[in-house]
Amino acid sequence: MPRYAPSRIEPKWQEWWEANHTFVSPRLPGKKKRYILDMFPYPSGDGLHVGHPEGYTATDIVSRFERMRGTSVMHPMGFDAFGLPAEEHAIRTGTPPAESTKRNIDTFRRQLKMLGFSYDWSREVATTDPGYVRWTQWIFLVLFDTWFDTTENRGRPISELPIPADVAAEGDRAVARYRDEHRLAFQSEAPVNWCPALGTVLANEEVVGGVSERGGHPVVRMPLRQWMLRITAYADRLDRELDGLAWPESIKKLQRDWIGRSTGAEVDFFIGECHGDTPADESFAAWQQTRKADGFPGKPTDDALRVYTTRPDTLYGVTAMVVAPEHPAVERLTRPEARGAVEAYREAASRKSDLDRTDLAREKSGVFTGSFCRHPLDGRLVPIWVADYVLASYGTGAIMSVPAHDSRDHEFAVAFGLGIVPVISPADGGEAELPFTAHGIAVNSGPYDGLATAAFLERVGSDLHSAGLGQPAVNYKLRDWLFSRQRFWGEPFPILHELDADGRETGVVRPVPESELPVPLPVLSDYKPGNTPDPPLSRANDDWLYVELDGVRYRRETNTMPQWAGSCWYELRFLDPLNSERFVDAEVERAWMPVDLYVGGAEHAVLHLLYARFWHKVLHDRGFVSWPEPFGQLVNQGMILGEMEFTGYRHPQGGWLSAEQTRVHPTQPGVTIDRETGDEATSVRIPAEQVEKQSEHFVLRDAPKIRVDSRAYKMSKSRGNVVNPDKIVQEFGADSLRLYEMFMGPLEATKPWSTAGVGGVRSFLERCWRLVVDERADDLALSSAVCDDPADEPQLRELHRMLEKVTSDIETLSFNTAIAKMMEFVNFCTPLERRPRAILEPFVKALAPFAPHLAEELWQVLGLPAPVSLADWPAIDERYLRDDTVEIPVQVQGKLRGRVTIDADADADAMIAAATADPRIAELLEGKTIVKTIAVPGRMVNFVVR
RNA sequence: GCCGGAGUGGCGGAAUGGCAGACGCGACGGAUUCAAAAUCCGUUGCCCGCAAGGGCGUGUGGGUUCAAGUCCCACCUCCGGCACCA
Repeated sequence: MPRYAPSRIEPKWQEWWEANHTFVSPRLPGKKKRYILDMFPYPSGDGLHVGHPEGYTATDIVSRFERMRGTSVMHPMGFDAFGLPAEEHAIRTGTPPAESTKRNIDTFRRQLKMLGFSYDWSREVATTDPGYVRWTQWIFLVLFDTWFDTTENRGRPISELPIPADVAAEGDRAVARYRDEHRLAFQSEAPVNWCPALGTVLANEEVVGGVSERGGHPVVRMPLRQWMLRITAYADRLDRELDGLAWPESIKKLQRDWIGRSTGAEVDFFIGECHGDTPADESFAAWQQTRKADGFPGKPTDDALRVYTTRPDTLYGVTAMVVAPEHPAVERLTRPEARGAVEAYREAASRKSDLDRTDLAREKSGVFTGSFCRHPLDGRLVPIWVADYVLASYGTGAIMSVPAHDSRDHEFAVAFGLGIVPVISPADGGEAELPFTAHGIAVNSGPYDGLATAAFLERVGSDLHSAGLGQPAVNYKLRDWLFSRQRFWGEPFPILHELDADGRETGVVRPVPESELPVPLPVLSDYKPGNTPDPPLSRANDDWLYVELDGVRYRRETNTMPQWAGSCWYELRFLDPLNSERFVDAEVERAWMPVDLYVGGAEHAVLHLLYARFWHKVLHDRGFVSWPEPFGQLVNQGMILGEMEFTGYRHPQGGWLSAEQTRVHPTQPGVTIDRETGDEATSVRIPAEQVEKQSEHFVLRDAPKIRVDSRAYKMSKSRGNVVNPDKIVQEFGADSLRLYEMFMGPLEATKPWSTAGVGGVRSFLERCWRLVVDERADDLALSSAVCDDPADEPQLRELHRMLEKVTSDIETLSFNTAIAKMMEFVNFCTPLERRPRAILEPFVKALAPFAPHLAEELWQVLGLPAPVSLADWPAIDERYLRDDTVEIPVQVQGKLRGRVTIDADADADAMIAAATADPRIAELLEGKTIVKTIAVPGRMVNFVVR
């Protein structure tokens, strides 16, 4: 009984493809190439999730389709294998991370192969492979060897960095220090996000609302020597060069917002000698003279407080200056009588974690320094305050406070009783409610009164510039990338710290020679991070830790790189994974890059995708890659939620609580309470057959007054709604899983899982099977209905319409409608008692990218030579796409009143004639005046009557 | 609070401004069967009607148009992201 048996067919063809190297890509592409890439997974211990195959199936369909069209396809897969879970597992169990990682990769590889993806497995890489780490470290050294030339707006070799004469005069050490300060990879002592629970420092991107993104542990700020990558140098290009990319606009916007480019002006406020004194009139006048003569200095001078503002048109509304607690001028600006309060405030601010700063942010805090500065335009005295709502790390670390036109400044002014002076009135002449942050017309602004905001900005910009008081400035929210981690399971930095005779670091660093890469991870007995930010690698034995080179002793860098490092360039390594001379061969890189289609989750919108673009641009500037951007087209697949659930609520005193009488607990998100009493309700999952829909809501069948919630939830272990792909493959087969995931809805949409739906596509595949195979025969045999008759006209029409739809839908990634069209085709063929090969064979080809195992098997049963996976994509004959006659709707007053059949190419007059000839329409038009007739050829007729 | 995205049958979803609900799930009916499973065929937005037919329908309220799920304005709900960046 040869029923459709995926468990027999699928392994058979997977082995065949592997044995015949069906999907191996050539070193160089032919005439047309497509590089189709999935975001490679982190191989977690849980194995593949049903979310993974969604994007992977989409790219697999496109890859298989393109191969059948004769395109050279690059479609690799690998593993982003460094990461915290493996290390945490190691800490708990003592298993070296390398071992558990290998095991997890083996599981992932088995699961991916089980789904029949057409990856070129000979190109597999894991970011943890020594052969891969070597080049990650090498690229780090490229960053270390690069400085950013702001005039040319590109990275250049450090050897080309111009050395100022005064630095050169100080000698080699000074020159080395100067270079170190300008490298794209540099060390910094800035405060960092230290997470005691994870025992590591985190990047800004990994801290969400003051707690770690992973695990939600508290994060505190402390100063530490860290490696930083100067991504800010590329902020402008990372922003601008998004323009040419075929990415979703929403992702581009997320990146733009993250980069946060803003334009405005830097303005200097005179503080004089300022040891807390008020600058005198005559010294202010002298300062103004000097500035007018010498212009605006590039670096702020000690006699001025420099602010950054996007609204220099509100300059006359300034009522205070506010500087960040960490601002270097605070010391000088604080008058003796305020010193105690200011010191205390700064001390408190330095100990506040980000969590405290954001949580307490609702209430503005700050202290007055006791000193004043001079307003650059009208010379008025302006008090200087310290407040932590001003960030030291943005702009100049100081702002001019304009309470009337900035909501934060407004809150601050209200809290401390500072003046509020409106200088912009609404353009419509109405009364402004303060703070009024929109554009408008200037008032109380001296010579600028009456100017519209845009004109004001232009005028005041040039006035400030010619007076030497200000200059246009651009700022970015983006911060430099904190690139070191105090963890074990990451790439070691290929950096050596020079030691003096006493074994102390001299501050001089040198790269590990290229010939000695990769720097391997040391063998440790214990992976636990310490209580201090001292990295685990510092506990390595001396053989690893200390190195002698050219007669000098060095200690290795003991920080490791973050998980993002490996994924910053893997798209390049796939092209040439075994190259031991270069990270990727130049010819190969030029031929295959950029990635033509990149599919993955939207959660990587600002992290991975920004970092990878940054590395790519550096490699491009240094001449190692030929394109400035790695990923041409990007598509985000949507999330797959668990099955739909109905949830009812039980009252603590017993009985049901209707859903609209509940709400979520204000502080505990998982808890539902009685809206009135606040009592905690118990959530109960209700089987679908016990509910019914009543107008807008679902209610209990037995108690229709009680509403229940209906929705699908994110899959999670705790909710117990995780679907395991292994089980689905076992029960339905890989082709069914692939097809179902594509049939659920649009690729980009979030959609709920339904196991019943998998059964639906499975029965479609069974219908495909019976179209070709004789299920009643004892052995695998062709159905007797399959014949060599020529296909008739209706059959060819059905076939070519299906082919046309499937082809265009794959091109637009609309797989759900492509599958629906194939289902229609099979429904058309099933009743045929004689089924011509002429329509079956092209159908099997069209099915092949979607359900490749079944297609191969059917191809073989049809007696055709394997593999159908590389057969020519069927040609579409336009002749069969057009109808001779069409049925069109006839409307009267825009309402459908009948249908008539007309020639497909009938003109408007012929259509109207046919429509009026229809007895029903004629009846409706009887006695009415036709005011207007609309006839759209081939589409419809509409009569407007009176 | 700000920025995105989405609201269409019992469910997932389809629809270049031109026949709303393709396709699938579920449900119902029929054929086949001793019976069941499987399979095949059919019906299935809601309301009125024996029927022919009619009315109402794409979150809500307005608008543009001969014609709106689709375009415009206002609002509601849900999902996702950001959150003192001057």
